[in-house]
Amino acid sequence: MMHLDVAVAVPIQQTLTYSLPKIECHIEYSDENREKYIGRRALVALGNRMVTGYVIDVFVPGAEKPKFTIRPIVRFLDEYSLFHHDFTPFFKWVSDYYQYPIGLVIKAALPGGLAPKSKKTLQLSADREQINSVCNGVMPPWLVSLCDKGKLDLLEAQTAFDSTDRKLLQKLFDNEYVSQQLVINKDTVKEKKETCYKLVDEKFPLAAEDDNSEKSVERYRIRVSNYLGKKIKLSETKALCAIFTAIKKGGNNSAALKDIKKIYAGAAKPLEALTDIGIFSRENKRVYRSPFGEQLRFYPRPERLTDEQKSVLSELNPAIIKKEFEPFLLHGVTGCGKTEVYLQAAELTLAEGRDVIILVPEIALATQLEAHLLSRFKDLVVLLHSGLTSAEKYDQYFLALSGQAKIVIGARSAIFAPLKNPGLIIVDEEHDTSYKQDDSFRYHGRDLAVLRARHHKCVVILGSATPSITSYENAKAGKYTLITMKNRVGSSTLPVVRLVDLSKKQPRGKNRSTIIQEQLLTKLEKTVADGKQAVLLLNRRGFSSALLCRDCGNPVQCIHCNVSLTLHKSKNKLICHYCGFTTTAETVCVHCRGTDLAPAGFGTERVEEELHKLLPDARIRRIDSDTAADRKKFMKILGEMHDRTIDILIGTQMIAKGHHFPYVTLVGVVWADGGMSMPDYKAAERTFQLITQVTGRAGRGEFPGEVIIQTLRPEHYAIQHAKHHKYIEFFEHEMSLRKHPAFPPYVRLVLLRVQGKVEKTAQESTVALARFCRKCVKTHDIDIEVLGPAPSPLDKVKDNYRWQVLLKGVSTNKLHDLCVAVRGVQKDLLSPQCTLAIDVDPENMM
DNA sequence: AGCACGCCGACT
DNA sequence: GTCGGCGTGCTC
Repeated sequence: MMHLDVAVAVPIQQTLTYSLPKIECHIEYSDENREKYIGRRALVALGNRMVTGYVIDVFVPGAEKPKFTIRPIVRFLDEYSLFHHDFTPFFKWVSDYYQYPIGLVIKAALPGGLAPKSKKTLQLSADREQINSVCNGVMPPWLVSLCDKGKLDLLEAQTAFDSTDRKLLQKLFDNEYVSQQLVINKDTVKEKKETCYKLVDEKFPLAAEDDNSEKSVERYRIRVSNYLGKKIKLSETKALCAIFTAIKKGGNNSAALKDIKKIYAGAAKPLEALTDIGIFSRENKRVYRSPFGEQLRFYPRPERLTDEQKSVLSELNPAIIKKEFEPFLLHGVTGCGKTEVYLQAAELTLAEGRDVIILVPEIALATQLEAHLLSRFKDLVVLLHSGLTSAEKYDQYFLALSGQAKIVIGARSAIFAPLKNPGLIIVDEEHDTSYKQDDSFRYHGRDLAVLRARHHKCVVILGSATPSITSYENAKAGKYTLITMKNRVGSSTLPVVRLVDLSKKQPRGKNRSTIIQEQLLTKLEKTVADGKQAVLLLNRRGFSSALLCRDCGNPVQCIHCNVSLTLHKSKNKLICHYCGFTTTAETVCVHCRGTDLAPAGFGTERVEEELHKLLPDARIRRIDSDTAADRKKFMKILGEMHDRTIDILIGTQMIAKGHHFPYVTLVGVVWADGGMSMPDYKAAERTFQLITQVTGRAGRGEFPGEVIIQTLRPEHYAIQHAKHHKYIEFFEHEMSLRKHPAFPPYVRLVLLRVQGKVEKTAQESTVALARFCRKCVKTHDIDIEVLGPAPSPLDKVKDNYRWQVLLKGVSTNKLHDLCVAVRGVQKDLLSPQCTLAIDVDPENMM
């Protein structure tokens, strides 16, 4: 007898117990069986529907009778585990820490499209006449659709039902004209198989090398005919030539029919005939769809390492060999050659028989790190990130699961990569905010990397030129081993940084632009004239950040969110950057019906337009999440940048991350303090990081770089320290500010956010929530500070009113316990129309 | 989440 | 009275 502990893919906290399906119920418990079953997906009954569950434990039921009837699993959805059995403690910990249902944690960890569930469907079993007799000839739209297609998704139809619809459906049920069924949808991704032919007759004469002339083919035909003792057809000869060409190209003594057909389209039939007489064997081979479409650049192994790289590796290598948990913080200036350190550490890890996970920020994936890894490790590398199709993700996941791949590089979610035995986890640009997922399952990829490293007893390297304040503090406190790299590789030095004070009016007449000050403009002109390249950063997309009514002064707002709409001039649209709401730019003020609307503030699109006017001959391109949504386009622009067919690249922060353009000598920051007005304790940290990162893009080749930073607050410590490349000074200053009022790393934060369609209930629920938290803290004398209730800085998004309570505490455990308590009474505190999101270690407080 | 159960108002 | 509105609570 065996019972299974199943985490179902629905938002419930507990795991549920199921028994084996009837056909397998005789299977007895053994440790081997336990490991075999853990990690498999199962279709399970839940109430009166079916959902996907994940087996996370297997046990022999105790003598005590359970309080509920245990139902059997409907069926297993896989023959093998989708994650290793010793991975479950990790999932449990993550679920508990982030207060997120374990079934949904596992669902998020697996590639998408693998969580089928039942759907209620209506099935037609009568003809039109019978239906008409019931509804008296008047068919509502859903019934028309049901009659046309024979079946209908009930849940979809029901949303538009009124009482007459319900009565009609009941009547149809009663007459047995329509029946209800549970239909289980299938996985949306499947293994891809390809027909391949393999040469089995080893003595078979091979086709002539690279000679497809008629004469040669005819000679070969005679050779084969002699060998077989019978005359073969011309088509067979051609097919043979094609398959040998294909085999030569692909290697491995076999070739895919698809590839053979590319050479000779009529190959299928003759190959069948040749297979029948035993020359070839046919197999249905699994193929892995590859996301490495574009040919990436090849990076050869450098001939020698710098002294700094050598000394860093001499610290890392013993740790990798020791196979113990050891976290490192690698603080290295931009361009210091971290990549080579990563590669050689990975190499050693592989040599030690262990696997490697490398996390990179979401948008920086198209960088050289990917190309470097492929150059060095070829098909041992798989890629996992959101830009892949679901089929590609699925195949990459299975390459890692099967052990064929040893290195996974990917964004945040790659921390769940199913590698059996990681010996090294690298988090590149560890400070990057994209490591924190900002909706539903709010986990931090970097934090999980450290946790997973502990789980596998392995080395974790957090690398950055601008470590997060928290990580640096951890290093200082001795939790991480700090490694510093101070010098750039080769002759390049850190660029000179100049500040331009935007608050000072430039001399009149001389000024050609309000956005690009004269100093920056002349430098741009010179850079382009010299045949070098420039990068311009502005962390705001669109044309203007708002459209103001000249009559009443009000901005045009999103109808779903309490934010100004951004003008996108190229599309002639006003777009909400929070919900995507789009409307035409030819609109009127909702307050006074005024039509005189003026753009205020500026974004990358406006900079682009202005530059086109100022430098009409320069080749200017813009890159931001509008243009980079398409990965191909993004890659194309990066390629053009490398080929130097672009003079000036304008972009949001995504251009600041990880790219290496040797001909970029000028970097301009259009408005450096733009992010600092936000009510967010991390605003200064982000500004410092952004400026430092973008500064690092300049002068990476043999030419010295220069940076111009336009700012309204040139004296601000974040900008001053970034200007002088002083990380440690910035760190000290920032730490002193975070002490009072306390912010991380002095305390940990948990943000409780209540959302609801009705403003009043959202507010009242939050008030009740805060009251409960205060009461808890007081009666149990817990050292937690409760801030709020307060409306969120963005108090309305997607028609949801948002209120929040912020918890501050030194002890993770106590914060966690309070969260558990909150969740326990959530139903009593919140109005049912409101939802509560618990954000542990929030990165974004908006 | 999604579904059933159960308790109150406005209709035959 | 009852039909159907939605609040409440459970799912092995």
